Amino acid sequence: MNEIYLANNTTFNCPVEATTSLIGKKWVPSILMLLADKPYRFGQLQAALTKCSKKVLKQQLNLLSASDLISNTKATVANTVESTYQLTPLGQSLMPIVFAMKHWGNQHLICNRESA
Amino acid sequence: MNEIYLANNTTFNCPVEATTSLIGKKWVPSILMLLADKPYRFGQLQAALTKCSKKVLKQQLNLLSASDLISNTKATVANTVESTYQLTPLGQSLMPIVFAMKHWGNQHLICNRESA
DNA sequence: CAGAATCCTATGTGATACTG
DNA sequence: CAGTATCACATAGGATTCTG
Repeated sequence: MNEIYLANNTTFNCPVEATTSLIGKKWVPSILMLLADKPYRFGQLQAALTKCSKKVLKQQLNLLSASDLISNTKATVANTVESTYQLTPLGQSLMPIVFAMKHWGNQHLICNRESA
Repeated sequence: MNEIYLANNTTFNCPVEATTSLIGKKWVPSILMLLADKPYRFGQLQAALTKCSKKVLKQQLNLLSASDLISNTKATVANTVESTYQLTPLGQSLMPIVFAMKHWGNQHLICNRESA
């Protein structure tokens, strides 16, 4: 049987489990959704994900980078650092699945409290 | 903006996050894979998932039941209980995504230590 | 602006033993 | 056979503070 080793040195027997270990992180879907549209700077991501702390945001960006789903370029402009994140081709290859999950969630999981 | 309320009384703003909260549990993908093939009894699931404790197995089966992804029927045969689990239509509607995740994981995440 | 370091809490997961 | 109960542990996530 094949084992799957991820960049973060975790091991899985089940490919679905390995995939969810990436997508399953709390803010990763939202991050991917944003980056699917266009590259974002760190601060822009933070602004978009107001309830996500810098630590966790950076943590999950690191995971995505280590897994080669996103790439990161830094530049120094006017004495400040600009850190830009964007999807890699591998990250883009995952987006159809993320969108399928979004669609399924919207179709099947929404229940409005008023109508309940 | 829509909020998503799951059967386990958790709330999400992001449908992908809500979906992964179901698929993302450690043994859920494996359970779904098994049930996609045919109904299983509790003991059969346990035998197939040797490294999953009864407690966690039951816990995740409960989550799937509460979310209406699987159904459970019990029967008493020869003084013992037979508890059978099977996919609901809703659970089946999720399988294409699970298989897509499996496929993506196999395509992109496998790295064999020998070749590394 | 981006990020690293520290501390704290909630949750998920697991081992074991017990019950109807 | 199919659970439940209890204890213990690892990890994820968050709040706050500090740095180049």
